[in-house]
Amino acid sequence: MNNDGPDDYDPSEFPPFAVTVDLVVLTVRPPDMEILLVQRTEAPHRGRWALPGGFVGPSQDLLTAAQAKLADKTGVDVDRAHLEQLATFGDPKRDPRMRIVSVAYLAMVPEPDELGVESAAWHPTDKLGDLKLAFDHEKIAQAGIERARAKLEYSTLGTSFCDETFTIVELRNVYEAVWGTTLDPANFHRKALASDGFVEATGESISQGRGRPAQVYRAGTATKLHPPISR
Amino acid sequence: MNNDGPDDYDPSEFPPFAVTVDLVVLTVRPPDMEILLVQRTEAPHRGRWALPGGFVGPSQDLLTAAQAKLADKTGVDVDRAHLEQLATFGDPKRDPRMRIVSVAYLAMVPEPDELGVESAAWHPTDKLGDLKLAFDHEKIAQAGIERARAKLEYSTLGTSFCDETFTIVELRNVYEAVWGTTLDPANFHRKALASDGFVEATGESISQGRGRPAQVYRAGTATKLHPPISR
DNA sequence: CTTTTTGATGTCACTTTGACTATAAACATT
DNA sequence: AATGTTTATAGTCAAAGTGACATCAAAAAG
Repeated sequence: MNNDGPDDYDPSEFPPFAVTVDLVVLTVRPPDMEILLVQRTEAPHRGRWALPGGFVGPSQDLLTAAQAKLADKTGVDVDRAHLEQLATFGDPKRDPRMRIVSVAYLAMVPEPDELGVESAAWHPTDKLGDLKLAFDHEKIAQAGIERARAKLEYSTLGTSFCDETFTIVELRNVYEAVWGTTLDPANFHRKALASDGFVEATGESISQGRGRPAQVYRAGTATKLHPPISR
Repeated sequence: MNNDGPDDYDPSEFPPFAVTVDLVVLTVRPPDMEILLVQRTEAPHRGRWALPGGFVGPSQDLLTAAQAKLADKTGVDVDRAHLEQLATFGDPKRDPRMRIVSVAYLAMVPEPDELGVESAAWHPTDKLGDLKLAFDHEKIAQAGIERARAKLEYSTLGTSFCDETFTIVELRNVYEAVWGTTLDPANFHRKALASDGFVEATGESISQGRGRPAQVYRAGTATKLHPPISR
C-alpha cells in the first residue's frame, strides 16, 4: 500500500525527525582546494570543526535554507555562486541527541575577500583527515569533493570557482587544484577554447607581472562540456 | 553560529517534519523504458498513480528503508539490483497534509517475472506526462530518468537492467530504450567489448530463434566506462 | 541448398588526444 | 637598447578513438 503521509495531523503518529541543511562550500586558492568550516561553540563536539548548516524552517524550502546559510557565512553573491543539492544523510546515529536528517548542499564559489562570520575559516581539503570533523561531516565533505571533481570533467562548473572574468591559466589552476594534478598548459588551452560555449573572449588582456599578458574570458552559456576535459 | 540540532529533546522546539523514501524503479522492456507505479488507495490523490514509498522508521536508515520498499514491491533480489540515492524533495507545499521531506532513490532492475503487489504496475516512461502522478512525483520520476540516462554514458550500470547473463544485443537494447535512440549495432559491439571491465565473456552462446547465435556475457567488475559510450 | 536473418568482424576517412616544439609578448638584467 | 627570462598561445605529429559502412559467419526458413 502506498502511504505518503499520515491522514491527520496528530504529531504522535509519525516519528520525530528534525531536518537540517549542511553546506560543503568549496573554493580554490591555488594550488589548494579549500573548504569552509565553522568551529562548534556548543556540545556535542564542542570546539570541533564542522560544516556550516542549520535547521530548515517549518515553511522554508530546502534550497532557500541552503542559500540563506551560504549568504550568511560567506559574503558571496548567491546568484553568482553555484549551489546544488549533494545528498542526504540520515543515519539514525549520526547525531547523538536525536534523529536528524541532513540534506547536504554543494557550493562552488570564487574566493571571497572576507568571510561573514568570525568562527568560519577555509581549510585545505587535503588536510581534512587531520581535523576530525564533528558528526559525519567528513563523510559529507568527501562526497562534496568527489562530486566537484567529477563535475569538472563533464560540466562547465569550473568557471564558478573563478571571478566574473578570468584567464585560461586561472581556469587551469582551478582544474589542477581540484584534481590535485598538473595539466599540460598548451593542451588545456586548446581544449578550453574548443569546448563550445565554455568560455567567451572579452577582448581584454591582462598582464600579471612577468611574461606575456593573458587574454581575459568570461563564462560561456553552455552547462555541459563537449567534448569533456579529462583528468 | 553552528547549530546542528537542539540541545534537548523537547519536540516542541523543532518543527514537525516527516521523512519518507520514494522509489523511482526503472526497468527496460525493449523498446521501452518502464517505471514502477502504485495506485493510491487513499486521499489525497486517491486513485492516482504514484511512486512506491513510505515512511522511514524512527531508527531506520534511509537506504534500509528504500531497500525494504524495493523488495516489497518488486520480487527483485536487493543485492543484485542497483539502488542509489537520487535527490531529496522538500517543498513545504508538496504534500497538502503536513511537511514531508522525501528522500528519493533510484533503482535499476531487470524486468522481474511478476510483481509482489496487486496495485503495482509498469508504465512506459514516455507516457508519464499523461498519467498526472500524485504529489510532485512526476518531477521526482523525471529526475530519476535523467539520472539513468546520464549514468549509462559513463558508468557500467547499463548491465543492471539485464539479467545475470546477457548478449551484447540485449545490452544495446537497454541503451536504445533508455536513450530513446537507435545505435549502430557494429559500433556498439566494438565499444562494449573495448571498454575494459564492462562485460566478461562466459564462453556460452545462445540462439534466440533465427540468425546467428549470440555470445553470452556477464557484467564485468568495472564501475566506470573507459572510454564512455556516447549518445 | 539457397535465401533470409541476425551476430560479429573489418575497413577507412575523419577527429580527438597527448607529448612536444615553436612563436609571441611581456618584464628583468646587463 | 640589446639580450635573456618568463609566461601565454599556436602549431606539429603520431597514436588512439569514432561514425559510416561493407563483409563475413552461423543459424533458421523456404
